[in-house]
Amino acid sequence: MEAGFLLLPELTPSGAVPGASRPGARWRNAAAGPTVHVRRFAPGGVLFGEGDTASEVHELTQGAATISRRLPDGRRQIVDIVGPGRLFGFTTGDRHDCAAVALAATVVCSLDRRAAQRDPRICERVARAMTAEIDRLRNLALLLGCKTAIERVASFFIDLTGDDARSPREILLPVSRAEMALYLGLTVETVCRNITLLKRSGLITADSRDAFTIVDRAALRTIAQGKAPRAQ
Amino acid sequence: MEAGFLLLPELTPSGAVPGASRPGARWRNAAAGPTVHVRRFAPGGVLFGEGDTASEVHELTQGAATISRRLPDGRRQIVDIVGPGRLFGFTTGDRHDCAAVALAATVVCSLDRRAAQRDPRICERVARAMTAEIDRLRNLALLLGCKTAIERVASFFIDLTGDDARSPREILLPVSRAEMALYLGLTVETVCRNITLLKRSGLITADSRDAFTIVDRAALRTIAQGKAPRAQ
DNA sequence: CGGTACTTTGACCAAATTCAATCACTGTGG
DNA sequence: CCACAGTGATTGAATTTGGTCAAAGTACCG
Repeated sequence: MEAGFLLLPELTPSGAVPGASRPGARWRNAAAGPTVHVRRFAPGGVLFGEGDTASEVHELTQGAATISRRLPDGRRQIVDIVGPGRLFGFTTGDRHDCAAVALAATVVCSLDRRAAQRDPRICERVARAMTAEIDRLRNLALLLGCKTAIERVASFFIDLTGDDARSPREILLPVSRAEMALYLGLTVETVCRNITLLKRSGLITADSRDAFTIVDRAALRTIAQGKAPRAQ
Repeated sequence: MEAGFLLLPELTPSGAVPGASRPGARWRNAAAGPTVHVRRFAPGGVLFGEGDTASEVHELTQGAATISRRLPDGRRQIVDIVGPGRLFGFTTGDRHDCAAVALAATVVCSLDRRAAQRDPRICERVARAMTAEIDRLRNLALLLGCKTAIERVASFFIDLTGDDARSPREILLPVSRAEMALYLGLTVETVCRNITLLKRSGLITADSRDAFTIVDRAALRTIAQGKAPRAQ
């Protein structure tokens, strides 16, 4: 499958896409015709920065990236963690108000906004991606505005795996503790302490630094939803 | 001007709309044809609740409303405060994941989603409203994740008036202290204390309980953006 | 091995919450 | 017209959660 087809809605319902193309390759979209631009990024690579011109819609096809916004004095909030199959790069004006940074080796497909607007199927997919983003951001606001530290950390684990009956028990964190802290509105130390608490209470086990197993999903969810007694 | 026309993009570029129509009136949109439903709400009235079916796009034409999300144990986060001219009610599925509650006497125009999707001008306006909402939510996440109490309160005043050179100096708060707290992720007491601090340092003056005048906008902005020394 | 970066833990501190009391404004009934 | 109840706002004191600073500990990579 060609990476250039990714922005077509019917080809990426769930997002998992193997293989990739040359850096900077351009592909003709067979059905709709718009030209797609493919780029690769190393970990830490900047997909776009705050203030960059925003003329494209992006799809992340491999890897992961953080979307973050900064205060003038350097404080930063990660507002989204983007995985494969996700559309991103929405902004009001023609400039990005957020920075997107690769967490791992990452492949991004980009399509000119105007071209995207001419294809109704892409338009519809973009609209769905935007409502999903609004939903995620509202959940983040709820987490940042209401939840305690342990609830935030538990939420992170639950959100990362999904919370279906057959969600995987194994988690591989795509981010460092520092980035987790930046997303959860906490400090690295507080994140650490609360991961330790979850381990000590037997809800999760640590298989390695970044790999965990969920032992008691129900209890974890109870904490994440804020129904449990609070503790640091 | 008929309220039923409001969902047409060219008639509400900036949003201020005088006059209104009978409760429950239905109007035929002359240009596009979709049927618009107009409703009125008293202060505290529920425009929609969490879990309600979401089949319409709404425009608030008069008054104001809060959009909030709840945790199972009752904790609540206001994720948006909607004023005249604003579109709202976006959601991923066919159910609202937020509640919308009127802050004052409020008039809402609603249009069926499917009908809206058929009109490209409405589609475009909805798309712009969604990116604007994403932008606001990212700013809220930055506020909730990074800012101190005084910075949050200062941000609230700045955001409410806009921050142009000729923004009004007078503010009439559309919300109680409790709702301000719910939006800013603080308690009522902390909001009070910090309003008092701003008054005492001469950045604002209180004309009445809900009416303030901005005396030193530059200093207020400096605090709001997080460039100033911190204090409770 | 050795060094570097990330993680974890501990002790202490500070900002914000909690709990409690008082104040101010509004509307009601005498 | 005034007393009073009720609601929301404000202030104060004590407490607590999470942050800050500092010191190990651990994994990773040359």
